[in-house]
Amino acid sequence: MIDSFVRAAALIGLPRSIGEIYGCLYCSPEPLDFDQIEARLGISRGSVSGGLKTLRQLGAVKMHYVSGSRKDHYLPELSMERLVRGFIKDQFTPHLESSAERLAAIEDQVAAIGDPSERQHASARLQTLQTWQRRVRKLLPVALTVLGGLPSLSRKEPPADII
Amino acid sequence: MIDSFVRAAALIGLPRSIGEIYGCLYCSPEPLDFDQIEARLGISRGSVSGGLKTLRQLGAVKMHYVSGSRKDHYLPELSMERLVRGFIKDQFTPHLESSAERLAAIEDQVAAIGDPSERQHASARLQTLQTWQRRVRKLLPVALTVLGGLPSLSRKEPPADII
DNA sequence: TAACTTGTTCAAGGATAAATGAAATAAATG
DNA sequence: CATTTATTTCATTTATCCTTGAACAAGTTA
Repeated sequence: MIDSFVRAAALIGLPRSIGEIYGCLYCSPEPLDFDQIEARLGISRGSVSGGLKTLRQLGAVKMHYVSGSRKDHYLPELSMERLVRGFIKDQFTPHLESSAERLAAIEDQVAAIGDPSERQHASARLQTLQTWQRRVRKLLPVALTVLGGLPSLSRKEPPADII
Repeated sequence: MIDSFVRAAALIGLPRSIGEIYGCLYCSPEPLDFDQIEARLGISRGSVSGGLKTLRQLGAVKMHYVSGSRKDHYLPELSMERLVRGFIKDQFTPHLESSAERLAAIEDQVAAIGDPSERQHASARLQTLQTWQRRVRKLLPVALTVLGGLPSLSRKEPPADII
């Protein structure tokens, strides 16, 4: 089962250790502390520390106070909506923003091209890129809705089993 | 501009050279051959060969016959829908399928757990995973529609201001 | 058939990212 | 405050993936 999370992590560009740690918490019936994670996975303290830091930042784990223990205990976030939202906010939006800046810079460069037909071609390609970016932006809220398991706003289709 | 494609490639887990090659073709007003790509980017023949192979497989470049030349010439695929479709088919669907197999295997293992409460917990977590997988499956056609720029089936605009 | 063109394959080298573990830091306890 | 405990930092090692370029195969020309 942990392997599933390691693969999922790899798919979205996160290191193996992060998939392992989240998977470990996901499988456990109880909150785990630092040392338990280290021991169960057999990975280094450094990896656990860094992995938990990233997972906290993503909102993929929650800290859980356990009375009688000084250690921090962790629970996995089980809401896919919150997981996806955290990932988009932390790993995706920054790319989109820097991409927008870059396209704006390119726009200026294109305007400065001397040869008219060359400029025209570059302009057309740039416009295509801008369209693509607009579509990606449009996709984010839709993806959040679908992955969050929320009812779609457009419920055109009737249930399939009506006769 | 090519840099944009290098970053986009990295974002979806493809090597730098592939982003460069596609970007090079995307920027060029004319189809380019093998040697032109190698010369303009200053990368090795091996990288160009492998990169073009992957891009062909993804459907991200099209071969274009140029009379009077023995060389293969390439044009970039400019339809985002086809680009996305190729990517999903080649890089995404395989993961989804193997994931489904893995979950099925886990289902058997969970059924074999002796302790009842432990089994119950594992079963609940497995179900959550299965729900997540179902949602990802559901997302694919939606993503294709949005990224492809096709008119949505729904009359209502989804809220564009999330995130 | 020899020489040349075009493109692919693959072993070796290189670059990059992740894991490690010891030392430093921070926090709680007696 | 000294001491024990908990966590982070960071230089180093390790692992992985990418790139390179020479050798190779297939097709073409003279």
